[in-house]
Amino acid sequence: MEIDSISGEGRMERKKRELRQKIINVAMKLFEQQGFSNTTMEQIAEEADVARKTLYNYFPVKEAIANEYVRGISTQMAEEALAKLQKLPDTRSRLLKALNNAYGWVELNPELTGIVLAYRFKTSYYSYDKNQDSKNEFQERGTYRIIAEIIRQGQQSGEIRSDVHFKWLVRYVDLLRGTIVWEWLQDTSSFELREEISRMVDIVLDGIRSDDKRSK
Amino acid sequence: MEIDSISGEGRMERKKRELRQKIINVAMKLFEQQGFSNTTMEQIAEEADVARKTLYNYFPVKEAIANEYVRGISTQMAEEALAKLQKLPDTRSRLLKALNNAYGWVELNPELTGIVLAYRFKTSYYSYDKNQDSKNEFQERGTYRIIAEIIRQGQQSGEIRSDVHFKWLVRYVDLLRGTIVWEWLQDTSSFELREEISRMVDIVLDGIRSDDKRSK
DNA sequence: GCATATAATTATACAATGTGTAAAAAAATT
DNA sequence: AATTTTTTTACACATTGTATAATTATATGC
Repeated sequence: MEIDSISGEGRMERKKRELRQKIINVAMKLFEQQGFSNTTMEQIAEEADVARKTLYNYFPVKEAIANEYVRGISTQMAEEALAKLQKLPDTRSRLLKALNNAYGWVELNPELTGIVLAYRFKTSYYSYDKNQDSKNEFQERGTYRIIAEIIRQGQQSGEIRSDVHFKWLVRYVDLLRGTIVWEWLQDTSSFELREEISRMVDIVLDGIRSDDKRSK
Repeated sequence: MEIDSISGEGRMERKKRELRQKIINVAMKLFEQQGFSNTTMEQIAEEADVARKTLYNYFPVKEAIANEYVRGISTQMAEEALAKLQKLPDTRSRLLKALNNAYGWVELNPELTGIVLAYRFKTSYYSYDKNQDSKNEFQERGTYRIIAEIIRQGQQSGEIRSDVHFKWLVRYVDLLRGTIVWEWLQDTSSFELREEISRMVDIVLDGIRSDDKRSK
């Protein structure tokens, strides 16, 4: 079955990948033109020239299309960012840099960000329906990947405590980041995004206890 | 309009409240008998003897019914718990006690817990559709209310840092708690719920930095 | 009490979602 | 070239959620 696993990929696999990409492109074009909620799966199928059912074979819900598109961008940005992060001196600066990095895009694409954030929470929280994504969603991609790398590095260097599995630490940071971004999207004038993120990083690093009450 | 705002409430308001409750009761009964996803809004409307549209006037989606039911229980438990918490000596013990408190119920009702958790994230994260709940959802009810009380108290006593708005602190704790519970629901054998919660409380209180690297 | 305004419920219709089934088409395997 | 496997498709279906306008129930002013 998996003959051309590395070199080529077989006509079938290639066609599937191409169609998948075509769907994403078509859908994103429609979303841009008419807005996300005004675009139906029917339209997307029509425009991509496949049966509606086929579209559903590729993406079980509309949000999944947007998600995959954003994930692509995010993964790409992550790779570029990772290299630069090595030069920074400590975990705090790396975290701040990494988290702040993505906001330019977020600010330009608030609606899409909202949709994708919502979808990710939904699938990661509501996977009584187990599609293959649900578990991998929070896996090592995009911002999650960067955070994971930073935490891992922090644990190796002894900067971050090692008595908690890094999986949890990463999840926490990613989740809190998501919450802040979302809150900000709701009302962009209510607070300064970067400021709040910075405060969050402080909390995660140092905890919420008053300094003067700290043991030692 | 609001004549009987305190004593009675007017026939109309009373009837609405009664019908609302009836719907919840009927729905919960059906959920128990046939499972959540096997129960349709049609059935619920039928059984409650109202038009489907009326049902939708009360609850825009099925999950909202389960949510309101759980919120009732949760609010009730919260009130009982709050009194006892005062006796505990510090924030850590109060947080642990409060968070651990609800798990008996969670363990007995994993499916419902999952549905409600998912719904809350969805509505709090995906409120491009603004129903009245979306903003109040995370307001002072249930576990959220307890956490808020504990944090508030901690800030007053100087135990918790006051340079961050308590709204965020509460949200963080509540969110992290939700995540852990969810993860645990996915595979109840993968870790000890109370242990992980305890670790999370430690992190929130003291941060993720290694003790030996801590300033001061 | 009666008339009138207000609000809730209803029947009806509709667009859209998401799924199941079985047949057709395409690709891979022998 | 014949086969097996996979994918796409057409079709049908139950369900969701919303919009509209008619009907009914409740509240309010007289």
